[in-house]
Amino acid sequence: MRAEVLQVRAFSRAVTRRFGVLDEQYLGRRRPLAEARLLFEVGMHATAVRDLRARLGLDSGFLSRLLRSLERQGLLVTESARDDGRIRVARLTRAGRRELHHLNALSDALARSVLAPLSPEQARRLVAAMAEVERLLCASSIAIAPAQPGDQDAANCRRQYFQELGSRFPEGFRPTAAHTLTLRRLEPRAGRALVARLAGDAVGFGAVRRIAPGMGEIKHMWVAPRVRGLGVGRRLLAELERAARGMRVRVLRLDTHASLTEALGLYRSAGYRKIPRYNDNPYAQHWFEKVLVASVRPGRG
Amino acid sequence: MRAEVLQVRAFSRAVTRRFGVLDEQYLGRRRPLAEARLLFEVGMHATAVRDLRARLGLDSGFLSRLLRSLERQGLLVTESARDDGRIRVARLTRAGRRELHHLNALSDALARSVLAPLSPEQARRLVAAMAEVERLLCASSIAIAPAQPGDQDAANCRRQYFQELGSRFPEGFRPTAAHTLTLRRLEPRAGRALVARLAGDAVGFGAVRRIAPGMGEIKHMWVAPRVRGLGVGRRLLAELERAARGMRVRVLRLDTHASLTEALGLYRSAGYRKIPRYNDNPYAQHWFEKVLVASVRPGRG
DNA sequence: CGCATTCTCTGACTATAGTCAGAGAATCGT
DNA sequence: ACGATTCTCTGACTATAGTCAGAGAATGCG
Repeated sequence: MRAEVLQVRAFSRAVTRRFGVLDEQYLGRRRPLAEARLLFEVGMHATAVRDLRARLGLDSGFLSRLLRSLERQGLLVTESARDDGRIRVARLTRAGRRELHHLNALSDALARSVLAPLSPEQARRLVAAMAEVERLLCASSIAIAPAQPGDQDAANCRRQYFQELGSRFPEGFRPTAAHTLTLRRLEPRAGRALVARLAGDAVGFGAVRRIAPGMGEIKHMWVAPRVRGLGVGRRLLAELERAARGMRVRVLRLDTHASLTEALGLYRSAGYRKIPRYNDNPYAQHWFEKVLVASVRPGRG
Repeated sequence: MRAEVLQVRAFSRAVTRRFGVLDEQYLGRRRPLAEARLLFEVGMHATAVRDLRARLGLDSGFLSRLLRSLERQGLLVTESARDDGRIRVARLTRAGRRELHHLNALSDALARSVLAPLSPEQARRLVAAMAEVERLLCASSIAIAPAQPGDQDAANCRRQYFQELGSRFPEGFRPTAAHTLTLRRLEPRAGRALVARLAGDAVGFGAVRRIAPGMGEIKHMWVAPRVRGLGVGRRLLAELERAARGMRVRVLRLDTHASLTEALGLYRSAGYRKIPRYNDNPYAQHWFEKVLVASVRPGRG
């Protein structure tokens, strides 16, 4: 563990030094770095100011000033959104798009300057290692937390989940009230809903509810396609089990459709055993159960 | 190439975001980041202010102010160097060392927070990929440039080279004037000396000199132990060949000792062929030659 | 309708990270 | 010995990156 921690630190130092310095040299030469980043973030299509604020994590006053500055330079314009007059939308002008292209070219040059001194074989290996680091840092940035009641993102995850069921079940899918959980129905002590977030975006969802004394049920496990294969499902499931234990649940059940092969694999490898049908869900072909035991390993996230 | 460049850019964005934000959250909470970095850089033993300036790349006025600030906080003291009264040396006080330990602990926590959400297998792979990226970024940061006449670092490289020969040759080594190049002897048009630098430190050296019309000789190729295996020797050699071509040299020769196995391997794989003894160097057992042809690939360094 | 909330903006302020010119002390080179 | 150079420091200045409070317009909700 110690050696791993030291490697992470050495990596962080090496990379932020190299790229931080280059960023300033390449991108920040002509204008403040914050303005350059904002140009990147607005990008080619109109973007709401509130989204910019969320994505860049900036103070609203500061962002507003940056927008005014770019506006004065003729690089972008802002206008009110059609459907909501409070929201302002920023859009690059022709000159702004040209400037963005220029920044992109600089950014490419920066990347090339990193690859250039290397042999083709070294460059290939560097790129592969970078992809791996990026993928795993993404996995590590995903935080799992309880869904707040009335959480729009959580509701949105459920919607995407249902849509996906509809497209994957050969027979189609139409959610029935009986098998659909609302967050409200879980409150206050009937269950728990968790949301996985990546940089503010909800990228995973899962819920557990009590269905009998000492017995719980996992519902609506879903992971956004773009973060599949990063272990988010496994982490969500582990956290739901932790929550279930906290609710004095000893046995967890769940049902699933035969076409959801990744889910079937996850449940099996997480220790769930097939049991006979225990409910009347018309879309389920498999039913699982796991007896929870006191966990040795503490929760991780 | 395009895909590789995009991967490098995506990586840079992901990593600087993740670690930049964390750095500020963890290390910069109690004091300006520049001060924290300075504490790290001074470290456990006394360090000359000029070295701090070089390593951190700071303006002398700014650094001086940072030092005064840390001095006021009782974290370090500065005093004049014994052998040179102009040079000031900074050293952490007891309180400064405590603070450094604290910063180290925070830095460790930061690293752990990256690893914590991952499965053991994912963590293992992340650390391995980080090590690879760090290694190759280090390789890519090494710049090869002509040695300025009177360059202390270049002279120092030659000294280390001789020391290493002394420790590796079974018969020992004592440089003879006849086979030792000084930079001055290469000036102005008799040859060229190149230095490889990593963040200001000289980590490699090599020279080429004209020994007959159309004929050159590679001398004093040396790569610092800490950057071996990164392809620096190969790059140095390629650049020396480029320089030789620029000097209208068509045939390059070199001699080497039987115990320098890496060098022998490098010369062979770079297209050098064994030839009979062409000089009276008492320490040489192998002589090589390469006929230079117009290079298809442009220089890369 | 009217009150609470959301969203953006402005003004006033602060902290951080420098840059630049020049002074003063020490040392180097000849 | 002495002029050039090196090294550090101070004072004065600027740019960047914010923070915070509050105003004003638009919308949501009962």
